[in-house]
Amino acid sequence: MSLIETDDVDGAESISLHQRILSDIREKILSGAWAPGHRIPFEHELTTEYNCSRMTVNKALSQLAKAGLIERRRRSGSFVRRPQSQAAVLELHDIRIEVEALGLPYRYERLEQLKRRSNAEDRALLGLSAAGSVLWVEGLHFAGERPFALEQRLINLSAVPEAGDEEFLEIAAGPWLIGRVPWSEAEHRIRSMAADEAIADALDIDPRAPCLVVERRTWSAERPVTHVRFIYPAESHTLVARFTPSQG
Amino acid sequence: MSLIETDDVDGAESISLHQRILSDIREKILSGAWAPGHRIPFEHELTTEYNCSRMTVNKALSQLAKAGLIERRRRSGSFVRRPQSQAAVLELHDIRIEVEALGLPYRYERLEQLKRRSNAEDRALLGLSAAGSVLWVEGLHFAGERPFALEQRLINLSAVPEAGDEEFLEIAAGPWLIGRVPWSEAEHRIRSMAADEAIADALDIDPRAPCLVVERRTWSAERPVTHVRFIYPAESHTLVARFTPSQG
DNA sequence: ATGACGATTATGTATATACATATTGGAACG
DNA sequence: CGTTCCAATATGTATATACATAATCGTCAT
Repeated sequence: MSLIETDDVDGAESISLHQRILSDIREKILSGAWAPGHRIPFEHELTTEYNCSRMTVNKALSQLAKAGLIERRRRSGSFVRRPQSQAAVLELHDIRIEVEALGLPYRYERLEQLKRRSNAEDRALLGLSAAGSVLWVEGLHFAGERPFALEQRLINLSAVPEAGDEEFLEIAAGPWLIGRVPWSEAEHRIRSMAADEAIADALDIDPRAPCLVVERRTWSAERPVTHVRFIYPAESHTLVARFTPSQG
Repeated sequence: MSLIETDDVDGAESISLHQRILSDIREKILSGAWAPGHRIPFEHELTTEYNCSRMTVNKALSQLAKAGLIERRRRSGSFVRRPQSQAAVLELHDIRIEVEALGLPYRYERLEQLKRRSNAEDRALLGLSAAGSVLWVEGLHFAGERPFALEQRLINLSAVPEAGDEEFLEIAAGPWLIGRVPWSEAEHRIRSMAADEAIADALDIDPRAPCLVVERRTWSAERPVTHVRFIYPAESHTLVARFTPSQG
């Protein structure tokens, strides 16, 4: 409300006008009232409809355009776009949080840790061009008494030398790295795999049982930081991704 | 540019000032120069640094805040946030596009189609409360001669009655639905599973071989539209998700 | 008919200004 | 010494205005 005349004295939640315009239009689009291709009112029309300045309307429309809901064309107006990219937001929680959300006690146990000069495979996984030291850590996440996930991690010690002095005995390297290294990019690969002998043994499942594998590579300012592979027994884990076209 | 004095006569790409401020600050954060917790300059300081009005600076900072890179506190200033939500953008392409990207000929073949009154399982999958007609379609996506994915789909005919008149013989229901129904929300579940007899037979793989299962539920304006399950043989498919903290 | 050109129009980006709001820090007071 | 309260301050949101830019439409001459 602030300094504009308060002639909209209705329900009057303290929502900014800008927010109201935004959600009004979004609602019209998502409900299908304004189908793809439909020309939405010109800025100056919305200006009179909402009794506000063009700047306010413009800000809302620009935001909708940036979110991909509408397309703006000079001299022609703004048009509803059809949702095209099948992109979903995938949340990859911290495993501890995930386990505790299930109401089970969480525990981490390190299996193996090794500092070594990077071999060709390490460099391929991390995306490194030159040789250098890496840290290899393998550990198990437990939910109660049952193994929940096996973690195999490679850390680029040229990027995070301090990690070389750590013993990841009871806390996983993930939480340690987050908060210490500002990461700028990550890539995930998700696939299905049959457990081999070693994995089946660690996770206490049958050999050849299906597993969900999530691999993540992380960069910080162009430099590879870590490559981690989480292996979940099929029964224990489902990834959930949700998507709403606009996240304004 | 425009009406401000053009004393920045350097390289002068036609990038708006607002964009420049935005990417400058983003760069400082992502490179680690400004670590999490760091207080970034006040708006009035940036105003003199970039020689522009507070509105311009404010717009850039608000955008960074909305993207989750910084946190703004009244009277205290703006601070670099530590990346916390492990959210990734997952692109789920159209299967045809995916196959053709591999350079293989794409083909779809319908296996089974059935119109029926929804049973309890159907309603659970679709998230329906009341009974009604549903359409069940099962089909196979081929890459060359090999089965690429098995599709099992349930369509809520109360939401999309026209689908009841379609025969999804050679085009999958997915592409047909998109463009016809404006969908407002979708949920994905990704998991690993061992193929049972029927699936192994359809996909021409060994029984008990691991598969990647992607399930998607779609809503249009609060109403469930469809539930689809894609089953990929483990070798044929990896989902890739990429994430950069800011998508300004 | 057709093509060039200028007027018109809608959006894009910036300005200066105004007032609201939340929070902090310190002064005044019990 | 602690508590209350006020002033200062940084951000939040809106205004009116100005000029730039791109695209379209109609006019006019060829």
